[in-house]
Formats: sequence, C-alpha cells, structure tokens
Amino acid sequence: MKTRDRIIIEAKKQLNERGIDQVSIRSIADVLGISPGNLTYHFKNVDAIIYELYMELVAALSASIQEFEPSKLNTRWFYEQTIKNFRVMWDYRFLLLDFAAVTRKIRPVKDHFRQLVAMRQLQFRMFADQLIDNGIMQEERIPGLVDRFIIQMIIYSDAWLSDAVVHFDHFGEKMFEFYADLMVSSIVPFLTEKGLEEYRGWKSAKNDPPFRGYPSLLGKM
Amino acid sequence: MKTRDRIIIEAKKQLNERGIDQVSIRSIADVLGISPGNLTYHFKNVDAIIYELYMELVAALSASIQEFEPSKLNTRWFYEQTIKNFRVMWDYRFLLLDFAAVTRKIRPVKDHFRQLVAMRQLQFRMFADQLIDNGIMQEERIPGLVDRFIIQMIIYSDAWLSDAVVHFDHFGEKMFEFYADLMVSSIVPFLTEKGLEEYRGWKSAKNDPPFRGYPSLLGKM
DNA sequence: GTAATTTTAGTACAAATGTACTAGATTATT
DNA sequence: AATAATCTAGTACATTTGTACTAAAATTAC
Repeated sequence: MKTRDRIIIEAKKQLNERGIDQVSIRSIADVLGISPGNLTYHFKNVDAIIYELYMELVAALSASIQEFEPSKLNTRWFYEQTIKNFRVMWDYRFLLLDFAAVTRKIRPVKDHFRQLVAMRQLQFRMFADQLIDNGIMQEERIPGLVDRFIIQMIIYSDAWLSDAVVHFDHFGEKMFEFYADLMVSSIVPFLTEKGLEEYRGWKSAKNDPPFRGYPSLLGKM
Repeated sequence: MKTRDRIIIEAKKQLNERGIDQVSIRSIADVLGISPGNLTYHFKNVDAIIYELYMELVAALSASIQEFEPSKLNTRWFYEQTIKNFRVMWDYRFLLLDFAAVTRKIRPVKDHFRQLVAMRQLQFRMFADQLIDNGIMQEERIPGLVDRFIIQMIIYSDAWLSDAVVHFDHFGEKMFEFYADLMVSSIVPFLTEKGLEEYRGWKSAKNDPPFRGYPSLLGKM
C-alpha cells in the first residue's frame, strides 16, 4: 500500500484511540516504521492529516445521503439509514468527539461544517415534507415546530457519540441500536395513525426488549 | 484575593477562550504575575485545576435543580430554568466542549458524570410525572417513549454548546434563548390541550418572531 | 519575639513536538 | 541509459511542557 494511505489509516486509528492531542507525526511514523521526515513529506503536520480525514468523513456521509429514495420512506428505513450513518461517524469519531478542538486548530473546518449543517437541514426538511405527503407524519400543528424538530435531530445526530463513549463500556452493535432507536423514537410523537401503525408493526417484528435506559446504569438506580 | 482563587478564575478564563490543550501552568502564572513554582504549590498541574472546575460546575447545576417547585411547573418555568442552567454551562463551557478530552485526562470525571446523568434522569422523570399529573403532559401512549424522550433531552442539554460555538458568531442573550426555545419545543408534541394552551399563551406574550433556524444561515439558503 | 507554617520565586531538567534541512534511494520519463 | 521527479532516512534546533527542587519571604502560632 502507498505510504500516504498507510499514514492516513494509522493516524485515524491513533486519533480515535488516544484523541487529537495525543497523536504526533512521530507517534505515527514510529508505528509505521518510517522516518518523521518521510511523514512530513506527505503531510506537513497532524493538522493536515485531520483535515483530510474530515473531508473523508464528509464524503462518506454525503454518499450515504445520496441513496435517498422517497418511495422507501418509513420509520424502518429511517432506522436503518441512521445506523448506517452512525457507523460511519463512529469510524471517524475523534472528529466529532474533539470537534471543538478540531475547529480551533483547523479554521476552515468550522466554516465548512456550517454549510454542511445547512445542507443537512434542507435534506431533513425534504425528508419531513415527504413523510407528511405520504401521510406518515402529521401536518405541522404549531408553526415552526417541524423546523425546530429538525435542528434537534441534527444536534442529536452529532451528540450521540459523546454520550456513547461515556455511557457504554462496549462499543458494539448494541450501542448503535440504542442511539438509532432514540433517534427514530423522536419522530414518533409526530406520526399519524398510519405512521404509528407502521412503526408498531416494525417494532413488534424487531421484538426488542422493553426500553430500560442506559445499560451502564441498569440495576444501579 | 487569595492566590488560589485568582488561579481558578484565570484558568477558567483561559480554558474557555483557548481550550484545554492551550493552557499550561506557565500561561496562567504569566498573566497573574506569579511564578510557576508558586502555582504548582496550589495545584499540582492543570488537570487538578480542571477537576476542581468540574466540581464547581456540578455544584452550580445541582444548586439550580434544588429550586424545583412542582406547583410552578409549566412550559414557561421550564424555559426560564433552562436558560438559567445554560448560563451556568456557558460559564464552564470548556468542560462540555472538550468533554472527551477531559474524561481522557481525568478518569474520575467519567465515572462521576455517569452518576450525574443517572440523577438527572430521575429528576427529569419526576418532572415528567408531575407534568402528567398536572394534566399538562399526555399520558404515555407508546411504552418507553417518555424515558427515551428524557434521554434525548439530557443529551441535548449537553450538546447545544458544541452546536452554539459553531453556529453563533455572538455569544449573547439570543443564543441562550435560541437553544432554550429548542429545548422547550421538544416537549410540545407531548402536551395535552391544557398544556398547549398555556404554551401558546406564554409564547404569544413573549411575542417572538417566527422561527427561522440558525441566525448564521439566514439569507444564505 | 521566636519558631513553625505557609506561601512564593526562581531555576534546572528531561521529554516531546513542529519544523527545517541535507543527502541518499527509488521510481518514472524520455 | 541518462535524467528528472518522487520518496525516504536521519538529524538538528528552538519551543513548550510537567515536574522537582532549593531558598527566600510572608504569615501564623505559641
């Protein structure tokens, strides 16, 4: 494999494991068995690597959004799509966990991220309108409530990660399911009878145990 | 003022402004005009200062929760309480913005925070039950939905800060109102007719302009 | 007033980091 | 085959950081 690619892979691994402040060109070079000088040839510094990884994340998420098909739109699809996105985010989790530090160090990320959120807002709005058209989601009863709901979803979809690393001891399938379930459930109060029916059907097919909150807190309250 | 207190104040200021990775015992000592040796006499290192500030934050938030009075319980009270809490969080924002880094550096914080969330969960649950008793919030129609809603609120109440520093250019009153409004609006789909009436009354008295999303994105979409 | 204590200044040191530079090795181009 | 472009190793330097230590100054206790 190209040295450049090996650097990116190892950097991502270390950034996710140790956090942004514990990774240096040397720590990466050491593991790869290359010289620091070689690494600086490919990337001026760690910030340059982080910026590249940020762009990778954005591309991966965009790709996932492209698959949007209005016909398939229901709570089940939403759940599966959410899990898919959460997996991608987990793969680049350091970016979201240390997001404040990232934007401090790499200015362009902040501006880019703003635009990204604007895009996501539009997409979620389209998504909601489609759901309303399909008779799955209720018409907006209080002005502005759906737009607010959308922003809440956007905030949540970045925030679950911080929550997860605190409350989960094992970062496996159950974790993704837990937070995707939360994400989907936030839409339930907005569903029509038809939407609720589909939701209930899907849920009973999944046959989840009753919701009990964080696994880490079970039996401790 | 005692040197120890001056250190805490200056450290908090620098931590909020520059972030956790850009503050050292020297950067604090320099501004205060004391020697690094003197500072290490009071605090072994920056981590010790951060830990103390974390405890301060927890104490401040707990104090705010103590004021809970079931009789006053309505959406307006919820809004004002939220703003009050958000102000406290803003005062210690580096803790929440760099939370992942904080828990990495200072292990006890992670465990303590888990317990804190457990407490908050119980309090929110009490809060919700009270609202249901008062006929302001609907009975739970789908099993587990209220518990899920509570966890969403908890996640949101830590996450708004990360969102705010990206999307707001001026960190003033409007920012607190924006995110408190979002917080309160998340409860609206759960309100009874009686609850909605109170909400509408309070809202029309406030006379807010229509919701338009992030101020930073206005006119750019 | 003297002794004990707390507080402060100043310095020194090892470890780590980003950056810059040179020179050699490898690969691609013609 | 010769030349150019790309890649790699190695090293050196200035900064910064946490930590440790000594000695002086200020405060408190007796």
